[in-house]
Amino acid sequence: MRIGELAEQAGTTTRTLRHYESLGLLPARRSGNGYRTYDEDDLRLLQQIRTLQDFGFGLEETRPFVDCLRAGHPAGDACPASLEVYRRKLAELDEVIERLRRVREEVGLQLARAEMELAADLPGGPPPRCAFSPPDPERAFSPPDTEQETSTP
Amino acid sequence: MRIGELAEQAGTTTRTLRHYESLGLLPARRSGNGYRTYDEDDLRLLQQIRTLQDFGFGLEETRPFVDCLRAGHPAGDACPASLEVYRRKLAELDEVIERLRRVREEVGLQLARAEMELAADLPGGPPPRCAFSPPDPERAFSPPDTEQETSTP
DNA sequence: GCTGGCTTTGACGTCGACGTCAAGGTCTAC
DNA sequence: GTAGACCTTGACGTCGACGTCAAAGCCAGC
Repeated sequence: MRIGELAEQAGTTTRTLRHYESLGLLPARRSGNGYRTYDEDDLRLLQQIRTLQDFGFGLEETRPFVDCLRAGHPAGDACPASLEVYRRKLAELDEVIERLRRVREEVGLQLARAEMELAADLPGGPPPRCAFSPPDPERAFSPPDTEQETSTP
Repeated sequence: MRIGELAEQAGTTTRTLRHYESLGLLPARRSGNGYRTYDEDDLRLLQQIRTLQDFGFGLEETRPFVDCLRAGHPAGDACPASLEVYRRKLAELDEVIERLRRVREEVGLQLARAEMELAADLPGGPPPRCAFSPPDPERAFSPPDTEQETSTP
């Protein structure tokens, strides 16, 4: 099977396959005319890579899985090195998710507060009495001026 | 206040401030010698940008907030455009978090399965009888060969 | 006047996973 | 024998938010 067919079968592009090969991730045999040649094993390697990519794994993180398959194991995660990647990724995911959860909460709070302050300012007075300190005029921004400083005159 | 001092006050770098200026996000006045000059308002603008950055906002997404402050409002989110950005970011966060949650679950399942299969293979037979189809020898990978294809002979 | 610390602009580098274009070789079908 | 569909390598572009380096200007203190 040539590069175009493999790309199509895996739902990717030839450029991607050449990129993988340049990283040594998916080396190809060559037929007489110099064309890259792949077989079903390569398709499985590629599918392993793509699956992990969909999970957000970096290409380097897929390497242990690919090596594992190439070593003759029936699955890419049948090797300890792959399991380690799984575990690190899980920890990473937990961290990221927790961070995003906190950000989401904070942004939600900010939105709610800003919406209420806006609603209180627009109609001509705060209709639903809330425990907000109204915008302090002292802290208001001065509009941009054209003042030309001449350093220390 | 010059660029170095502002950077220090905001806990960032001069390069960052010049970058913001190149985007028109934080323009600076100039003193007689050509040095950039900032005031307390600029510091607040910068703090607004940095806060949103910490939340994962892109620089372009901070622009409505900065414009809002520069328009004289007491807060960067006192304008409808800023609220829109909040809302879009919230929706985006929800999507991302949900996607990551699903990935986390899937990776966790894969890890558990792979760990059990590995444990079942190593000690010399599956000790705790589980409902797994054992690795199929037929689907095992053939080790890399050095076969030289000569295309279609 | 000179050293050292600030500043200026300009421009290229980084990271990741490719996209895109160019110039050319190979093969099949008509 | 030639169009068209495939393939090759090489190299630059993309996106974002800066980092890093170079060459030079400005200023305070000694």
